[in-house]
Amino acid sequence: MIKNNTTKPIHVCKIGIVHKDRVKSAQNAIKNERNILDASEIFKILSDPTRLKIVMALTKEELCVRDIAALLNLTESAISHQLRLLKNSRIVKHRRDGKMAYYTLDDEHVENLIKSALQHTTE
Amino acid sequence: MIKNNTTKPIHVCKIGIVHKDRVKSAQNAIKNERNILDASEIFKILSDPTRLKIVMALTKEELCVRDIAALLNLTESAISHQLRLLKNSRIVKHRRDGKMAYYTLDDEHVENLIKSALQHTTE
DNA sequence: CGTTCAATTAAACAATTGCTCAATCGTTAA
DNA sequence: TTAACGATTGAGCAATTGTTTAATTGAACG
Repeated sequence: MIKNNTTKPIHVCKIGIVHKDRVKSAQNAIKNERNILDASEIFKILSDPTRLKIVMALTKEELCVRDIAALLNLTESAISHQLRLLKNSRIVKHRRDGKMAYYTLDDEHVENLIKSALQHTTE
Repeated sequence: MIKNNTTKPIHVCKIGIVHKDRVKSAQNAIKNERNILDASEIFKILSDPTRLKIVMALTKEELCVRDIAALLNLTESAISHQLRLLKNSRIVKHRRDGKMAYYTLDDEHVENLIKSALQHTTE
């Protein structure tokens, strides 16, 4: 079999496309590489349970590093490292007051994103 | 300063909670450990660009392993590995037809999840 | 049967990740 | 100034991840 524009399998070469038209159509869905990389970056940030807990906690309260450390039973250092990542992704922002740093959410979309994910798990 | 139920800082011990009431309130947001772990698992699956592209491609077309490999310019083996993870997470399902395996989405929620993420990136 | 082809799997590897420990920074109070 | 404290940073590490290569499975067909 050679040359084909339908959904029937074609076999062009040793390692090639089987369904040419389908692949062409699918390419449209992934043509914007930049957006895909950005989206996967957000997913990666929320994929760590510690970070996800931090974000969920901050949906309820403004907290300092020590509070979060106590809440999650981790060292301040560990929390600080994660907060930096969250800050770099603009998911979290902070405010200084004397010696303390108070963290809050910086992105209202994230809450919806988490809600959507929870919906998937409890279907 | 000792003992306090307001939002004023308290300092109980060397490594302890600063804002007792806030932490207590935040605990409510993360009390369901199981759900959080499940949600982070979904995020992790979608956090890899290759997997995310596979999912997005499958929102448009039913594809075989070879098609996806050609689409993403990766080996069939690499794709097969990722498809297994996606299958384990019930994001993707497959149908056998002769020698070929055709993959489609198994979860309608995932599309919304991705849309939400893209929304964050393009704000 | 034996061959071919699509898909899967196993082993191995470099690269990345999340944490701990120790050192340091910046601010407050003595 | 000095000391104390909350927060941040860097180095190092065990564990995990995504890919490749090679071997294997399973179905179709001469």
